[in-house]
Amino acid sequence: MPAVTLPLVDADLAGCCSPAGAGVLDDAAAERLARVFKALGDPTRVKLVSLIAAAGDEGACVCDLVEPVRLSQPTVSHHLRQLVDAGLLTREQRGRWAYHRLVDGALEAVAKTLVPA
Amino acid sequence: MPAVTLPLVDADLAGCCSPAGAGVLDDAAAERLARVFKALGDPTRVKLVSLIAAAGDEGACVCDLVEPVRLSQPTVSHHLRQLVDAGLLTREQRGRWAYHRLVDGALEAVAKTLVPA
DNA sequence: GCGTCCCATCGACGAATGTCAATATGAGTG
DNA sequence: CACTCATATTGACATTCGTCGATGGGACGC
Repeated sequence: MPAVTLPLVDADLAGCCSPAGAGVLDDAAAERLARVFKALGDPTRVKLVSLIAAAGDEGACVCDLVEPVRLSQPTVSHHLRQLVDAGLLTREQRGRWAYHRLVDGALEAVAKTLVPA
Repeated sequence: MPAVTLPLVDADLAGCCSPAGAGVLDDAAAERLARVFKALGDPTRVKLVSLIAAAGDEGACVCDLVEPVRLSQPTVSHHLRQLVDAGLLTREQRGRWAYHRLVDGALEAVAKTLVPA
């Protein structure tokens, strides 16, 4: 597995039609959309996205995220993996730290998914 | 239970700060946001939202939604309830049919949640 | 090399979720 | 009233999910 990918959001999510707003939305598109929303469908992951967004271009290492979220390190790692798999985050290994950043335009792509115009 | 409510989206989601974009986002806000995203985190529900959005102001009754989704009627009813509880849909009983419509501005509020500006 | 630090993976556990068949409710029709 | 139709609720089931402790695996410092 490539570990640093953006499989859904950039691939089809932005390019296609306006899904939730109109135009019946075929099964494959619904599946892709739901996968991204499911990644955001957990309070811990929402908070992680928020924290990482606040970190900006420098990114945030896992060690900075464990304490604010108040969960074990394996659990945080697990959630981060889901967000990376959903195409919302990138993971970059720098030294012994793993820095996570928001994928450029990922959240905007999801937002465009909801409002047609 | 009031059955026709919009508990999350209009209440705090739109009024507050820009959550996922910046500003560390406290636990309660993360919880509210995640609940809406979780409601959209299933392909069937995404498709239901799409179908109902396409129906426009007239709304769509459950009988119109069972066939395109290819699931049993109780399952569709269950999914619709989740979407109503999340504040994305309204349910209005007209005659013996239950018509569902998009809550005005609900999807837009969720979108604004993702893109700060 | 050895030990330490940061992180990922594994295995397990209870809890939540999606689905259905069966049944209940409630509105319209005869 | 009985009967039908559209929908909601219940109870059950397998699957998925969130969480943890334990372990593994590189990267750095001694």
